[in-house]
Amino acid sequence: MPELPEVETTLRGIRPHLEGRQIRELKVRERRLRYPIAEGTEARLAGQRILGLRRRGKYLLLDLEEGSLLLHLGMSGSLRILPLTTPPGPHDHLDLVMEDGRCLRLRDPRRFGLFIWTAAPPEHHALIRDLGPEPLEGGFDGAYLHKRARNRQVAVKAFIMDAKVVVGVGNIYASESLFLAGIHPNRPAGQVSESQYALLARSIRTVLGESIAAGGTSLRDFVAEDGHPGYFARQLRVYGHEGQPCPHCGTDLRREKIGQRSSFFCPNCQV
DNA sequence: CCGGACGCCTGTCGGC
DNA sequence: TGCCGACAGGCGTCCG
Repeated sequence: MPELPEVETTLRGIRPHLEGRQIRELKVRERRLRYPIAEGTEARLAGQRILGLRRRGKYLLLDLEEGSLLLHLGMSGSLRILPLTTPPGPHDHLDLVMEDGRCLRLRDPRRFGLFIWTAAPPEHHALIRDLGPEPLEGGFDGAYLHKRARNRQVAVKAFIMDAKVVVGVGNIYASESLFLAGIHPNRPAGQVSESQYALLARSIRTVLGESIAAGGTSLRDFVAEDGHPGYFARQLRVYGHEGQPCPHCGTDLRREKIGQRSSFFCPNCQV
């Protein structure tokens, strides 16, 4: 489900309810996420204050007085702020209960998400350590992408979805940004010019920024912290639009599998 | 190192 | 109506 804009939307929604506040307890109903929630996590969290919340790629990082929490929403996860009295529904796997009686509730039907407490700074964690640059911050531009793509044969779409190259670009926004940049998703990454990568880097920032402004994309599961959906789905230019006319030239949009993932593009505009 | 395939899960949808 | 396969927003791991 969530790519960078959905995680950013979630972060902005939950932050005011959690930052600076004290955790009363962690209630786990289902430990079996992508990695099982470690025994003893409850004891680690009880009574701790949440000092700050951050996003790194598609990960949410909660800095505590001792250690940090590392959360990922996988394909189908969402986080909501609810009164503890709200009965949990199916797949509501855990509640982080705050002193004010409200809780951060994780719902994740497919259980590809994760919830890990780590003693060390989270950027030292193996899942975070090797991540590439943030696309909305400095250090991400055409020169960087061009350099990383040298001698790479992999399709440019798979290349920009590689979190070691750049974080946060998932299957929706990869198709969308390649369309904006006029680059065919199947082009070998090493055969894209630096000026085209400059355009692609700009397109990635444009698309992610637009989606954050719309509160993310809700195709099925995604809801923000208060339960409302994101509205970027109606602004998608190609994703899910197989057989519909290209917004630029009118040619029928195509869908093709690239690296086992559906990819949407205009066979006329994208070369 | 690189590229590609697979598996982890549940839910939904379309075709027959 | 029921069944079955395909597919879904991610990503770590394994194999050649």
